Amino acid sequence: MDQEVETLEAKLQRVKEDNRTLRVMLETLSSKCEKLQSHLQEINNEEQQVGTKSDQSGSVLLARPEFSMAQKPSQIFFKTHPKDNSLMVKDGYQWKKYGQKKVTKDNPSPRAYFKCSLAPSCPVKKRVQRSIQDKSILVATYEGKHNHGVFHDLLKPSSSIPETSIMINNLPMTNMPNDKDTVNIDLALCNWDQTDIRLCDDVKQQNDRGSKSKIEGYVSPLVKDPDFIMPLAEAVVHSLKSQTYKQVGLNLNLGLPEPHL
DNA sequence: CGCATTTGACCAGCGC
DNA sequence: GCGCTGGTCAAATGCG
Repeated sequence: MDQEVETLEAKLQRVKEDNRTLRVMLETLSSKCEKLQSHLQEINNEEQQVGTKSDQSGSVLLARPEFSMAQKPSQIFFKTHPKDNSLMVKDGYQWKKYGQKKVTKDNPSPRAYFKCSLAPSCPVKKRVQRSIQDKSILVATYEGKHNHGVFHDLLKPSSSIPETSIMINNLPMTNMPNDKDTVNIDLALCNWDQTDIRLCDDVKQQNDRGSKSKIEGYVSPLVKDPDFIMPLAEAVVHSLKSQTYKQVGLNLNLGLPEPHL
């Protein structure tokens, strides 16, 4: 009996240590975000200086296109089970399917069309199609911005393992990492708006070309947006906590203090 | 019976 | 003008 208590106490101690580690990681994440932000600011300043010089030299300046976050459709990649042939992705919102194309010009896989049905007036639409390179990857293209919140009751996953996982990485589709290398974040924990996630193909393409300015256009508003950063941090913490607690054979119902964000 | 999904038809935009 | 393609509509169908 005493031995069991000691074991449990030892486990509890480890959980507490893990909790502290997570807080440190969160602080590090926050710090890195700030550094990234300041770095982007420096790049921005440099570009502005270059632009000023060009103006002074009298050459014609082509206006750098602004990235309209509200207008540009965003793409999100969902990794699904290879045997799962459905085009449904659980992204936290409720969608009504209103159409499907069997094939499209650039992709032989069927494309499904969805409207957000959480709110009747919500203008958001999404298209879902399988990736050409990897059939287990669903590419969801979102258009518009939700004019309502997300209903968390609808977000509760039926199991502890999410059926679909967002790919938080910027690797080319031909070089997808193994599952163990992929950060799988349960979107149900994230309250962010899908249109705030800009992991588009063109971002990757621009990244390949080494274009800082394009990436900056996407990243800068994100790191300034607490609505993106905070839920992301929450989701990361929850994901890490889940893994940690599984390791020690405890679940999240121990009443341990949540990391203060 | 009500709701969601499927699927063929229809329409608009675009290039030739 | 014609054909192709992407997007949407709406009737039919399936399911709980």
